[in-house]
Amino acid sequence: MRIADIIEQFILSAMQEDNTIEISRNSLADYFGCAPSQINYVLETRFTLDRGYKKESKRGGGGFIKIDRISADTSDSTRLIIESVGSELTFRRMSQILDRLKQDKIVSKREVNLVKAALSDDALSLPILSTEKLRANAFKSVLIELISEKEGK
Amino acid sequence: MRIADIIEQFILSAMQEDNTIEISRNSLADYFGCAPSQINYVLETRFTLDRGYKKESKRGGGGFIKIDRISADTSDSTRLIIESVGSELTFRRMSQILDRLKQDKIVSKREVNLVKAALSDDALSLPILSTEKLRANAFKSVLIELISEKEGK
DNA sequence: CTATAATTAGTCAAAGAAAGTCAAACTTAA
DNA sequence: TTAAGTTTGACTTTCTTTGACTAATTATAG
Repeated sequence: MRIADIIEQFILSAMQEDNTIEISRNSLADYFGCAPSQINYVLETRFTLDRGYKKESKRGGGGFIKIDRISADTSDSTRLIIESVGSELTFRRMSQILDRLKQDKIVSKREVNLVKAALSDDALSLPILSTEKLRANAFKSVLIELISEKEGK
Repeated sequence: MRIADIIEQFILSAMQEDNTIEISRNSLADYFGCAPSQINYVLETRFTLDRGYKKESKRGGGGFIKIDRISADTSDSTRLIIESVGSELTFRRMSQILDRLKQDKIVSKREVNLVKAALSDDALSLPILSTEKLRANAFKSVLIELISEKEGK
């Protein structure tokens, strides 16, 4: 049996209760007698966005890795939409999905506008060389939207 | 638990009343049994302009460190933030800015979480070849966040 | 008054404590 | 017999803690 699968199972059962877990990468690697980077491998291949996991981490003293997930038994429309998005998404199609979520009162008008601002063609314009540049661009788009909202367009 | 975080919490709760506090660096370091420069570290990393804090200090007998919280509540201050963002932005810094906007009631907690989800490192993970792929990834992150919100995380 | 001592806070670099990256080596399944 | 998936370890980056040294301000002795 692969160590990667064993670690995956361990994490899964540990977060079964409340869909969240905070681990220490080194301790976990130590516990399973593997390289610390093995933990990263498990996280990258098993606990992905596509599978409904959110990750967060911090280095240095008191560092950690935190994993959150949407509960496995959630079977509402939003979950279906994730699957339907696939690997590519035009702004037009995203807008349609957002508008529907708005109609269903799952998000507010303001929230729709913020997400549209963050993920517009302009905000995500490529080619961009780094994640930080991309984020700076997209975030400014969000801030401008906030000003617009406030000033009533 | 990090001593830096403990000191941060201490200061935060002490200045909760009227958004200001005056401390003695040495007394505080003494109280927490740490190096005085640890106080500077907390100030430099936690009480930054991005987070809405202004600092002032004086050395010598009767010296002090004064911290003031300044609120961002006009469109103008949002414009200033846009300028300060520059051409690159880490997730950590964006989170600080968003947390501040939240404190000043410019955005809701939900809106903060949606934008963080849309522009997280995972969401914008490069190398990605097209805007559509990028958007698909980022939007899934938003949808997962929506489900989490619904589940009352 | 002035020089010196005492009393603060500031700076910076080194050491320590985590997690992240990446490519080479190894395994396994098709 | 490859191609994809897995494992490992050397190296990097980030965050925290500490302490020696510096700078500014006030208090005091002469």
